[in-house]
Amino acid sequence: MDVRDGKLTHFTKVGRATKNAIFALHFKKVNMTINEIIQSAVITAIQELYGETITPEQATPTVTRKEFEGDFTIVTFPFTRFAKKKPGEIAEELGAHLVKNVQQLDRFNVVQGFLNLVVADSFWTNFLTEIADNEDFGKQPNNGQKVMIEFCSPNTNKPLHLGHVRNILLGWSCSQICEAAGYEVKKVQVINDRGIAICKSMLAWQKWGEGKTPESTGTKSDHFVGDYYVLFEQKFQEEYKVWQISTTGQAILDEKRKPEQADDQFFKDFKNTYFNEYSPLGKEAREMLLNWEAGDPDTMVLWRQMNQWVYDGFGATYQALGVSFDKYYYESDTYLLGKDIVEQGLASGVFYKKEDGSVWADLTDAKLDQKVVMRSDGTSVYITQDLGTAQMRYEDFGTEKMVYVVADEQNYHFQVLFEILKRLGEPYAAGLHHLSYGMVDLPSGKMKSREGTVVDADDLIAEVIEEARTASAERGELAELPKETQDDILRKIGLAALKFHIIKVGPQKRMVFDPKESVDLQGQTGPHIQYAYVRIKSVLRKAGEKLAKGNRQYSIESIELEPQEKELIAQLYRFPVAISTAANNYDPSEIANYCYDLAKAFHRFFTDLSILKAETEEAKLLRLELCGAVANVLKTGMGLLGIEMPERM
RNA sequence: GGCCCCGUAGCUCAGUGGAUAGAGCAUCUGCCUUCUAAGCAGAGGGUCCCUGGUUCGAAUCCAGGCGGGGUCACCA
Repeated sequence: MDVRDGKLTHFTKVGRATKNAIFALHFKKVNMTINEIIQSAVITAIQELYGETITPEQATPTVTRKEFEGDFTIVTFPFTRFAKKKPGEIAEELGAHLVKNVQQLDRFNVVQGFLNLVVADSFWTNFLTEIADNEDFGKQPNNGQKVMIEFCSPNTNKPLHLGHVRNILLGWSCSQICEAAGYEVKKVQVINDRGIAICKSMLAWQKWGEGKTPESTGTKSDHFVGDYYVLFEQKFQEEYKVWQISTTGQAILDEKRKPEQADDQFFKDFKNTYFNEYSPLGKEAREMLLNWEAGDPDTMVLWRQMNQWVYDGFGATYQALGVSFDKYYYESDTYLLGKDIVEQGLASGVFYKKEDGSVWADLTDAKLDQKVVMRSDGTSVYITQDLGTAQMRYEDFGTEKMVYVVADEQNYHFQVLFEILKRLGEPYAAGLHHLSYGMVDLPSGKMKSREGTVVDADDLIAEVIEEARTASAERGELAELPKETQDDILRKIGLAALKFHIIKVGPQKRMVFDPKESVDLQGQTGPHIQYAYVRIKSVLRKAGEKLAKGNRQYSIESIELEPQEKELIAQLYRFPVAISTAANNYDPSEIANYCYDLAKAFHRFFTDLSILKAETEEAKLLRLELCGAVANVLKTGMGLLGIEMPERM
């Protein structure tokens, strides 16, 4: 029997003979979860007891709160309507019926209208033996569907920062989660490698670079390019300041300043206009863009060189973060796409043309606005390109689902994009999803590149690893290991701290990133979870391989579980559900919270009960098997978040 | 102003129709001659933004406010 799909098969194992014939009536399949077994039994029981047919939803068991005895709880208040009895009475009758008819249920108790059901220990131990040696427990088999996930998608004029890190971690863990849920995943990004921004870096390097290179200056190559972008901004600001006090500048000020506007505020607002209409540097940059669009050979050489430096630098950061992509889409290739879609849309009446030649989509009946999809001069806008790339990607991969990991400032854009694709009748339109996430703030406020308050990705990674090094040195646990092994462990710990700190927050929420907290190693953190794994590995090493694997001598039917053991097993049982939920909602924080809960349950178990010196040999074997299963799930679960587990720490 | 997102302990966050709302950090108290104390146990700390509504039952759903953020370009 294959348990990889997360549905368990205890029927066949423990024998489904006499008591539960009712299941055969309602469910043909044998691999139901305990939740489903209880659910169907409740439906049957209510039918038999009160002659009422209830929905599966009304019969859904919830996890019993820990202050009461029991594993699952049925709320009987909704049944009073037809049962004509008090909730407590219904619970008693229902409980008796369920325990009589469901073999996996051992006993029940009633508190108010809450029916608490106790699942037999043998159910849990059976489950444990089924999954103990399955390192892939929780992962589901291929479901034949494909999903494409777009994430990161940087500009090529400056290095990656904290905002990209959140995006990358979300996108990467979503990819891993979808894969675990049975999808074939294609990870892609679209790189904004063209436009005025990269021209600024190019121009600055050409004018003031003196032929320097990343190699000659010993600078990481994407930072090298970013430095010239900053240099351009500096030179431009100097030029602008001089202009502001010039005769021309003052004349413009007098002419255009609104009465309520202060002088410096006016010049701040006027900056873009100055760049486009007055600035000599701006003129040069725009000329460079025109040269690029014309395919001027010298400009192309420079452009390729600058971008290559950036890609080399990005590559190093991706590697440090442990992420990779299946395909890169470059805007220099795609920025002209979408015109054929516009033609199609015009023909089918989804779009209409205004007198000036511009093409529009009227989405007002979908509570969206009118949206231009082609300028009057026939050139594409941002959304035209997205229309084109969506189609291109579908042709490339045939993915039923496409997920865009993009910050929430673009919510409206994606609403419009998806609505248009729907109206165009694209076959993949129903599978489009914008994984929108909140911006990352610092305790000091918003990140602003112009004010130099941006947290650089490479700096951040280096910092968390250094912090792990300091903390480790105090503990001294790693001192005797080879330096290479130590470095590997410290890298895993530091990155776990950083990644978990970001992923544990639900995507939708704007988050405050405190660098001090991101390097915390205690409490609700990545290293806390790694530590549970390390403790297990240490015990298993001491127990020896023979005891750790196979060789289970204990009798499943007779063993009595301690509460800490049962809690751990029940937690393991929820893992497949956590993966499905995370995949369906595109929400990695679901997995992060699951892993933390499991690690917490393990630490409690580890503190309260002795493994190697258990009271009986049977208990020892069961606990070792439990340890192994917890280690597998922690490793798989954290792996879904892109977090590696060390063997020692 | 229209639309969208967020509002839960001092701070960072879980919880989205069920029982007395939970973790971590910070503060305080215990627990290492016993499997790694990056751990465990306990204490204090709450107007779940406000007001109304639906429901046997609301932090959760609905309406209206308040506060914060985003967005409303022939920019990307």
